[in-house]
Amino acid sequence: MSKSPAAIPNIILAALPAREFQKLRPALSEVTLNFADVLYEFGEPIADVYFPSACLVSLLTRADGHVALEVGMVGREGIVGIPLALGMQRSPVKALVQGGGPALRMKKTKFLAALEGSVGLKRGIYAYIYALMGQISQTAVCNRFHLVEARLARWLLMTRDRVERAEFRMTHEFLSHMLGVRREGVSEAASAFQHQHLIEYNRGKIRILDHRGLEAAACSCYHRSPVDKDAIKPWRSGPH
Amino acid sequence: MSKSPAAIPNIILAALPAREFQKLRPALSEVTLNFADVLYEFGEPIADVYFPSACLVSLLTRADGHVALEVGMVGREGIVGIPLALGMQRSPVKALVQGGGPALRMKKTKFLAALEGSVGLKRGIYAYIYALMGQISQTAVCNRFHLVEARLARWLLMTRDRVERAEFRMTHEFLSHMLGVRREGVSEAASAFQHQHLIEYNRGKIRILDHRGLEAAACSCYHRSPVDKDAIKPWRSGPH
DNA sequence: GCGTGGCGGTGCGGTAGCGAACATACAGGC
DNA sequence: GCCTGTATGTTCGCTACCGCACCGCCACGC
Repeated sequence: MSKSPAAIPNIILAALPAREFQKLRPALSEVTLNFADVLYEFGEPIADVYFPSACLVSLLTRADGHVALEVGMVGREGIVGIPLALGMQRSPVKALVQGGGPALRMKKTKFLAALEGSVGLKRGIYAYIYALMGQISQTAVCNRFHLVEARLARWLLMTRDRVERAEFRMTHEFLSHMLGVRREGVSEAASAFQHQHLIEYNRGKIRILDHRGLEAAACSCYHRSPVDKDAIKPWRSGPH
Repeated sequence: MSKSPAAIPNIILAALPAREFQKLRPALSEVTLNFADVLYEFGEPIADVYFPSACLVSLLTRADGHVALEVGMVGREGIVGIPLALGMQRSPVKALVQGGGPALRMKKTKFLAALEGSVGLKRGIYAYIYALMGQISQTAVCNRFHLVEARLARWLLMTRDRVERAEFRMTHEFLSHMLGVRREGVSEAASAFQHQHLIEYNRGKIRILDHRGLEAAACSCYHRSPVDKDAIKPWRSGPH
């Protein structure tokens, strides 16, 4: 299951100068994250950070009376364990693996040392924190204003972009918690998409059939939370 | 209008060791932020950062078809201009002054230099970024699940805590943009509160009469976005 | 004093999503 | 083959909120 060391699908790591990456390499271990793994619980200490390669981790906030609400999504464009980079020990959110796949793991102490020793890593991670704050804000807007159908389409597309597969495990029930709506609402929206041949699903498996069609059904928020790191440049280097 | 230099109502600055603060002092200028000032526009470069003393700055995200949506609120517990501390040049959000009052301003270049020269400042700001991410997430949950009345109560209380006054300028119209609802919805909720003698208002001025009563009307989110910096300790040092 | 614009009160029909209840159907263990 | 648990389909009344329209009222400028 392990990728060749030469291929570094995680964007933050791939952006490092070769020499800096070589210094980090011994501290990284290749692991496979499995569907439904909980990397951190609400308010619990963070033992390791993860650089996803081709998997998806959801960041969830607690909401009384509800199971949870997804506020962010981390794939190969990011890192899980941001609080450590901000000098904090505990995760304010629950980190749940939604799409299994390979990731690189680093122990907390080694990560803190690596941050001090690698300017490139620090820059990459801070830039990602910036992007993630934007993503969380965008998700807040989306959850407030957009219809369930549009949000579902956005979620499916964002997931696909991060796991880099068109099919993934996901029940309507679970999705309803991510989107903060009822299970029935998800079923109705998903059913509509299936009739339009945009997706197909069955007992906990969903497959995207028509990527373009889904994009048309999604709200504009989708285009504002890209995986591609270059896409955040408009905020950095110009109003395009 | 300017406070005595000895009193540093901004919590991040007040937490600095005296020697570190003295080093920063020359780079800080005392300013008064006025109601409706726009500190940063969406995606625009950041020229200065601000340490609010007793004023309130709203962080707004764009939402097509709507004026804006508030995702965060900065008072004396924080700093406006976080992207600079993350190595980014532009603000992803609009920063709007909701409550006028004193603040300390620092030029971008001096701030970047200060960050390098003051470990305490860096720690304080990163801890604040952590807290702000929590606040944004909490606001996302709140906007999704809670009724307009509860959200209005929360907003009023959070504002009061930050401007440290019971009365402030604010029209229903403006509030509706902050909360992401219609103006009429705000009017109805505010009217209900006025009948209960929790607040009183008139033509763009709102005064809180019964703080406790408002707390009872607010959702639990209020207690999860405190001004008091110590309050974020549960995430840092233990599950209480 | 008079107009004008900003602020807030109120009522209307319409609807997305809620909560609950119930039906169907497939999968996997035994 | 049967049983049980999990996943999904469907319906129903309800309500918070929307979008719209219109009103009265006060403050301020001329």
